[in-house]
Amino acid sequence: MTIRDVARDAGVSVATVSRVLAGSATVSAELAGRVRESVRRLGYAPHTVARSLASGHTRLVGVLVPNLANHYFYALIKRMLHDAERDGYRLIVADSDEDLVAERELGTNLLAQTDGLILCSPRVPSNVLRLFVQRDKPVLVLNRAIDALPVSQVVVESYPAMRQLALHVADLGHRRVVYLQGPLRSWQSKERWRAVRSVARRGLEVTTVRVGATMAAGHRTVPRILAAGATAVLAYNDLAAIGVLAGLAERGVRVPDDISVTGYDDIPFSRYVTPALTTVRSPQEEVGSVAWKAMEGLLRGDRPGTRTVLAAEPVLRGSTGPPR
Amino acid sequence: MTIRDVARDAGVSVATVSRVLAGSATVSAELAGRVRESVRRLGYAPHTVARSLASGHTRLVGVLVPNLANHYFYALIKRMLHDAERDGYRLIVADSDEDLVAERELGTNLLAQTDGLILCSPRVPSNVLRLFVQRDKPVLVLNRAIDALPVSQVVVESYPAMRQLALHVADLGHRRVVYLQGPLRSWQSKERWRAVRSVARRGLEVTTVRVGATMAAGHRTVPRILAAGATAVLAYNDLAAIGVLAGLAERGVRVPDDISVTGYDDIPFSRYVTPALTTVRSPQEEVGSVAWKAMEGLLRGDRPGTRTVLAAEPVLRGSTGPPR
DNA sequence: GTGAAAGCGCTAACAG
DNA sequence: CTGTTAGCGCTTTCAC
Repeated sequence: MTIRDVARDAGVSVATVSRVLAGSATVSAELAGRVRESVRRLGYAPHTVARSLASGHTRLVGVLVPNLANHYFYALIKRMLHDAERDGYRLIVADSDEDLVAERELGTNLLAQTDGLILCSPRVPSNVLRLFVQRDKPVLVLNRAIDALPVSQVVVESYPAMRQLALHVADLGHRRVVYLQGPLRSWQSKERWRAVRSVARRGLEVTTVRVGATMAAGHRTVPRILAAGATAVLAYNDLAAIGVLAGLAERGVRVPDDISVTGYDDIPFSRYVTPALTTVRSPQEEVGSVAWKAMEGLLRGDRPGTRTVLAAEPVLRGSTGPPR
Repeated sequence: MTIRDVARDAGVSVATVSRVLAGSATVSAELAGRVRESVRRLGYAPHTVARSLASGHTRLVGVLVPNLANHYFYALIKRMLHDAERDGYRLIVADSDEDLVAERELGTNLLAQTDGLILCSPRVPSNVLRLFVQRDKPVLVLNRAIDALPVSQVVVESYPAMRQLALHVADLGHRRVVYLQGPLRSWQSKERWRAVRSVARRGLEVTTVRVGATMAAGHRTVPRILAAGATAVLAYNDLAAIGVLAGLAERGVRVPDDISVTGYDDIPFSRYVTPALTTVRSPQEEVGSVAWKAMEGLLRGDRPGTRTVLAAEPVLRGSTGPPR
């Protein structure tokens, strides 16, 4: 069942069928009707691959995330998936597992078989990003600010919100705090650390502990937090913070009475842990929707290089309070 | 940059280049070497779409999930993504949002543009599944047992584990319990309910409350749980159970002292909530790996219709205890 | 073992 | 407005 069968059935040429299917206005109402009728009756569906080869585009967009185990990306992906679907695009998701080599390979391959690429919090150096951009297909970078390259970006500004959060903790009266620092290669992670440092200069005594992006990693830091004699823990993300919460509860340390805990991201779980987690709400859905809109624009020929900045804001819940 | 450029550069025909790239043994070592050298020097990469059109397969497999917001699917997707990647396949993930019409449409479209389709816990009636199967491409169904169709399946047997869990609660001494029942269309959900019912006949007085697959939905059921005067709540999944845990904590109801709570799935959060959730460990990673293996077999021509059954098992943690 | 050539199913000039 | 036709880049017979 090809376009020729439809053409024969409707008594027109394949070009006409193609035009009707493409919604071209340059077809008489009568022929268009006949074609549509044949399409319906024969149950014809265009062959995506053939269409792609002839037209030069796949209506496929790649999405590369550094780690699919992180819940943060699901809200993002879910939103982009639906918006893309609405515009007739399909997404191919790949996960680099925080591996720079994999990120580079996957990005290259993905770009080769799609019309565009959305890089979520890419970790690769900017010269690798340049490689992607040079392929002359739409590339969109999420949550990383890049000045050296004319690549479109959607970023959530985490510095102000993280700073506010740290100031809030300082205002509550905390002096000795532990900061659980995330991946060094992540721009977001650097920004959050920069914000905490800026407050450290204003009277907060900060001990830094490196932590991975998992609850287990957060959980493992608890002994060090306790050893540091801190009255508050600021985690660079919610996952780590929730791990800490669990570890503290197991040891009978009360939150926030004995120690305050904060996270970052406001993943859905954060409001359902006990006590509910004070964190920063990062507008994941909005990032997803803005990101797809930007990608869709690029696909239609918009000039690349724009940067959209979204704001995050602290969400104060039960896991923070004044020190004893 | 096409295969012709490589052919010209290496001084061979395009057919030879194609053969070398396909790893065909019927090429002399010398020509093969020259071709590989040219490929390397020119930085040639085959055009995926053209290859697909000529060969008739895309090396793309569709994955349809009922709801990407449900954490249950994360580990599953991540695992399938990596295993598929290793075998040179790419996955196109789509989310039907629990909508039967969308599920049908997405399944049809996905199947049209891929080599095969993996349906995760499909909700559509089996006559729709038959439609998919009739397309004569590999179809794999996860977590739903279908007897009427020769379609390959990978299912986790939830009845025995859920029954054990319910018996455990009964053995602890609970008599009045609330069961939070999930989507009626989900086979897994039906199996779990069947298991609880089977124990109800043995002295458990069960009140059923319908609940959605979210923490918020679980949270909302708390007043009804309290009103029912139950000493234990069995939720059909962890998300709902965690919502309940949060709701109980807010009201100062102690778990498990005042009321016991159980979930199902053992999503990563379950061991990090306080108290840690008693649940059933469903081997999501294993499902993912077995599922991809099955799909890969089907793609290579294995006969469809096999059913792989995996076992789940109760995980007893802090959220259950004897009634007061 | 190697090459020539015929498609795969569709789009998009181009001509009428 | 409609039809003819030449590709899109690759795979795969089919001869040699």
